[in-house]
Amino acid sequence: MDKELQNRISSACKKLFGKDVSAQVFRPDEQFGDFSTNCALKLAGELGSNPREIAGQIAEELSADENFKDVSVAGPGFINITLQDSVLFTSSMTAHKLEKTLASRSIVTEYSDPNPFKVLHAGHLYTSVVGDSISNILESAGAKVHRVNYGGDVGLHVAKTMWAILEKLGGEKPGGLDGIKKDGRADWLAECYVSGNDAYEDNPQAKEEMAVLNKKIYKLVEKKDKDSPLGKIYWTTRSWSYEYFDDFYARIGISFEKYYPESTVAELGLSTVKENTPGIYSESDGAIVYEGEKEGLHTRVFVTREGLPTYEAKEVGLILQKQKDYAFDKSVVITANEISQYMQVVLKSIEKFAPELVEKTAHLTHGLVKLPGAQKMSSRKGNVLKAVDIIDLAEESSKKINPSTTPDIVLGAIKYSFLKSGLGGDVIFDAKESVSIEGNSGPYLQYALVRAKSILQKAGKASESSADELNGEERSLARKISIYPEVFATALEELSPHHICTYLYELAQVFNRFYEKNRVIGDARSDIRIRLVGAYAQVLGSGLDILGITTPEKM
RNA sequence: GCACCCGUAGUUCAGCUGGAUAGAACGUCGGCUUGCGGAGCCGGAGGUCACAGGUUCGAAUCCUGUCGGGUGUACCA
Repeated sequence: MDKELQNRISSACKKLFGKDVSAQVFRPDEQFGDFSTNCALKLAGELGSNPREIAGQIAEELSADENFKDVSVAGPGFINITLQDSVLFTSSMTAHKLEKTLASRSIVTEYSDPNPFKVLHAGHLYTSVVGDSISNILESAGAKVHRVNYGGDVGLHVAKTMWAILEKLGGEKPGGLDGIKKDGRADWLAECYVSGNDAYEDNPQAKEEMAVLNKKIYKLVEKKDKDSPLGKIYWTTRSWSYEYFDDFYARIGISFEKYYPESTVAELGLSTVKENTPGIYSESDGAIVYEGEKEGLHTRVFVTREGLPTYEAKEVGLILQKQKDYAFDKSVVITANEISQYMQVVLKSIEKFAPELVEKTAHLTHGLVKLPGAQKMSSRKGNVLKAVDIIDLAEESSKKINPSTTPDIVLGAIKYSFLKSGLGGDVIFDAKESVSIEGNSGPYLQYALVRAKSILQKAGKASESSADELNGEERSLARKISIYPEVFATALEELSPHHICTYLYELAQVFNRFYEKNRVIGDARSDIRIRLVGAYAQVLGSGLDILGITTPEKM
């Protein structure tokens, strides 16, 4: 509706003043009307005349439109437009049907990215939730979304862990793995990583052994060696990691189409970089680097002196592999902030031989998850805030309020608290606040939906009568519902679920004001009101779906 | 040092492609109350939008500088 209006206003300006003006149409405070435009202010600047006078002429031209109840000039020269109640009511009835602006487009989203052999920490939970919601947004716009997950199954961290595993097994003795029970495997690997890392830092001999081991692991992965003792240990423990990931994702209700273990893209990355050396990449000190410093970026190593691909080269391989697999129109990658400048170097280098891929790639970054008043954590020291810690904390807090708490409610609380702020900065996870049933929380919105559905069930079916006039609260509700497609469009453009959170909460507030004063069942206006409640429930349900929040039948 | 991100009520955050009196939530103070699901509604107090300049009819929003915080800065990811 906003686009139509924009054209309508532009043509009015053209007709009256013969100028093409970029009329900005926006949603003003409700007291001013349904839409506002500053086109008169823009025109006044160009024409050098009084903005209010120009606004008056445009307003008169617009007021001939039968869809408008009122068109008036306000303030320095804004034109405020109020729609007919019937128009507003009609548009609110279809607000939940989102336009498929990305129909048939192929989009790859990559997020979560945990490393096998390491523990899932709070940040993985956070990016999983955010990535899932962004994927849902794209899907709701009609795109074919491929959700993928990337992680380091080879690399120094694996060598550190493997070194410690070998210590514990007393050498390359795969039989020792049988003694580790299924539900303790993930923790056992995490412990190995920590002790391996300690040895790496404190013990020069261990460090050398790990360098050797690192190369051995690359080789055994390349050859898919599953039979040698070391190969058995590697593939067995690696599969433990992936099982652990799968279990966790299932628990939080998200899923991926594919894992890209680093080893599967390392070769492609390595060969691509080598093919372009010299040229795009260059040799320096025995390593292959990209000289980003010449372009205001950092110079980064892509292939080490040992001939192994670093994160950067693997990332090159990953982007190419995604294109091969999915022929994507757009690729969205979501990672922590610290990756941001590395990625810039990677993309800058790819720009030199495949600029179209870089153009289609969006890299979104986010901050750290922290508890209120918590100090800094480090995965290397093992004192991380784990993903399960967040779930446990939320569950514990939720049970204090409601002993019959369900996983839906706990997850709804966590997801909403992660999604309600924009991406970028650090996130403070306040368990108590997240599960609160009052205020801007997931459970509040879940309850709002359960309640609306319950009202509808009790009310029965409403006849299809239209509404010529609405009272104050009915109108406010219809107005708020009808804005949903515009909010969705913003969330899609910016890939920001938090716009939907803010909107849904405001919507629920508007509904509660309406419901406080207007009887729905058994009133003379019940047909209209039931339909409004229905439209409200559909929009609320649609929004929560996009956030990845499921709602229980009863609360 | 250089690069990138950030600084808005006591707290956690919206608002930032310039627009009308800077909004919520939590906390705090007061009011509604046998309700169609009150997990609600109404109201009060609480702000030098880090600071200083600049651009503009108009700046929390754009530009420059300063201060403060975070991250990165060659063979980890």
